[in-house]
Amino acid sequence: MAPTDHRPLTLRDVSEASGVSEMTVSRVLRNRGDVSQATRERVLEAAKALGYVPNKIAGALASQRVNLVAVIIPSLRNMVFPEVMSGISQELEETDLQPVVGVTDYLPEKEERVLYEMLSWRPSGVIIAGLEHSDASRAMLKASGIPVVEIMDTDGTPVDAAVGISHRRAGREMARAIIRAGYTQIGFLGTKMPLDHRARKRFEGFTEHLAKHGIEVADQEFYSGGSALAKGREMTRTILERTPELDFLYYSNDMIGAGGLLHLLDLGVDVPGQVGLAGFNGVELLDGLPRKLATMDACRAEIGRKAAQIIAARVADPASAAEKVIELTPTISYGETLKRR
Amino acid sequence: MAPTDHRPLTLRDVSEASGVSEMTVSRVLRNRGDVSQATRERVLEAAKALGYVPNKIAGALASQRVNLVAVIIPSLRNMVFPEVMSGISQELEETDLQPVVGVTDYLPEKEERVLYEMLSWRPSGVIIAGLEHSDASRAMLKASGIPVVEIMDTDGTPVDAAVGISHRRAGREMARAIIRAGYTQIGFLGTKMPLDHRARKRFEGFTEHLAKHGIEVADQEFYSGGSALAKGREMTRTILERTPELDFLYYSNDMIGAGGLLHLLDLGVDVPGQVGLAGFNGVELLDGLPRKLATMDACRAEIGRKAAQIIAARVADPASAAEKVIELTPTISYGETLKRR
DNA sequence: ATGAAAGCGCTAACAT
DNA sequence: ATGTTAGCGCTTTCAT
Repeated sequence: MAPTDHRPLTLRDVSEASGVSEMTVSRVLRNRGDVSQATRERVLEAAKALGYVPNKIAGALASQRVNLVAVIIPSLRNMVFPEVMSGISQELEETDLQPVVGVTDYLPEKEERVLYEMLSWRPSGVIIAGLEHSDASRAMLKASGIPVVEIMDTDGTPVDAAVGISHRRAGREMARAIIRAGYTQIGFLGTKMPLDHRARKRFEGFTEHLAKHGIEVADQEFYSGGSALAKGREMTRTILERTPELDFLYYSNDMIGAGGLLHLLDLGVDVPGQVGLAGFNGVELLDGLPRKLATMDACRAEIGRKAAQIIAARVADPASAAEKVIELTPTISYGETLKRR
Repeated sequence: MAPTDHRPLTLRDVSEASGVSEMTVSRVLRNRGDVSQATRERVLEAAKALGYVPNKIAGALASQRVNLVAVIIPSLRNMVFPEVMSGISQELEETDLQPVVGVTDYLPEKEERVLYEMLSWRPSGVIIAGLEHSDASRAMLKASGIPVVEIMDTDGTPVDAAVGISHRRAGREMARAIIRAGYTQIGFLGTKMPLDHRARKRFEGFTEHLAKHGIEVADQEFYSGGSALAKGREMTRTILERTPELDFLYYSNDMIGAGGLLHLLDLGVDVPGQVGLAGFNGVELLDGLPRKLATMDACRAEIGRKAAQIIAARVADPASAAEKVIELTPTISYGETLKRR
């Protein structure tokens, strides 16, 4: 086998193979402009026979258009984000836009790097999680001149547009449901993530509403790393040993809540009679648990879809002014771990 | 506010603002070649003040290098793939390469489209799940002239290189462990996915080894869609109602296995005495379950890391010939649902 | 319906 | 250490 040097094929190769100008080949390949049926066929045949794959880099530079939408999220391991992603993909499939994912690991500096990197490919739009960004990131987003949708959260001021839920309100509403159900000794269990602003806001809304009723969070417990389910068990044991009088546990996510639930059931604790539980997110997993955990849906797929719609509309018509902030309403689900009344 | 037309900034703008040639600005921004400290500072200042973000499209076209690695996977919702992804990212962080994800939804035609789309950006390498691809996809991969690593599976012939485990062997080994433990009435529960070749191969290896001992799978049950945990419960109930004499259930993934486990525990069945259980994957979730499910680790992060290493090595030195197939050895974990002996 | 020319914003290669 | 020139592979625009 001769060491065939693999120079990638160009339009010129197809042009020569089909005996048509590069320009015409280009037109055929993009379905643009009038080309006779005969020519079209010859070109397509030649392209296929050669195995030609167009060079989008050159195309993008010449046309000044890139059909990419940058999607910047903190993590892929939290099921929330894959679900947002599928809402986005689903919606963009109707257009010629394509999502490209960047992951920040909840680190502002990494967010900045990823954003810079993605903007340097001149995407047609940006969808980015959260409203909290470094000054530099915000400046880049503003200067980019492309549509930007900040997702997941509406408690704050977006650079351009935002789609999400109010996490403060979500926290408040859960507090309201808990108080209404008659619980008074309330514990909070969450992640050790100072940079998870949405969890923080939920906690703030939560304590704020409790305070209105003269109630304070009686104890708290935080974790980081490891299996969320196992950690949920562990934290629940710890907090109840320390503060046995707790009659309600509010978890910052469903996975640790599920762990707590399994632990309490193992112990034979009466849930929700003796201790009530609630999580956050509405993960699909909960359906298979021995008892359905109370939770609040974060409208993930819907957020993805709406965000993608906004980008698509603005790409199609840059003048089209949409609402700046779309606040979705999460629905509380009582499950079987939060008394109703 | 005047409708300031946002022409994106170019090197030229930075050049003018700093009073240095475009070429020197380019050198500063890429840390290439010798530039005096004074000039460097002036340029960086100007670039920052303007908010200049380089245009990688132009850069890539000129330099004929793109620092992207295409990663093509079936889904993001199966935790397996985010874990592979993090192995890849982790490894590529040491280099200047960047992963870009494409999702195929287990559809060969979509894989073909995604691959075409990604190759048209002329990435430096491709990491793609599985060894089964359409002829067209395989042709594109071969013609691309860039390093290609097929991951997850080693039962077959790769286009270029492969890193994974042998799913046939994984199936065989689980069958061996089950038989050795003395189970004889064996049921199989899996996904209704004719296109999930790895699940199919595990099943084939499994039945093949059982056959050697004169055992046949006594019953099977398949599902699609919905919460895997809930489906696992449901399928387990169904299969045991239909075939009560089963004494072992082999699940094609851990989530449905976990559902089955929860169901059996609810029923008060003696696990693993009366019925043994095993899944596949080694998901982190299992740690929080009331009883640890037997499973087999798929070496996900390791696969991602190895694949990324191969790409990085070949990008650094295209001549570097590595092993073509790297087969990792999954370790069986007996947990508490498979008798040991 | 087809082609020719110019140039998108950078960088390689070669000056100086 | 810095500048100049010539493209990279396409598409836009303007002929024909």
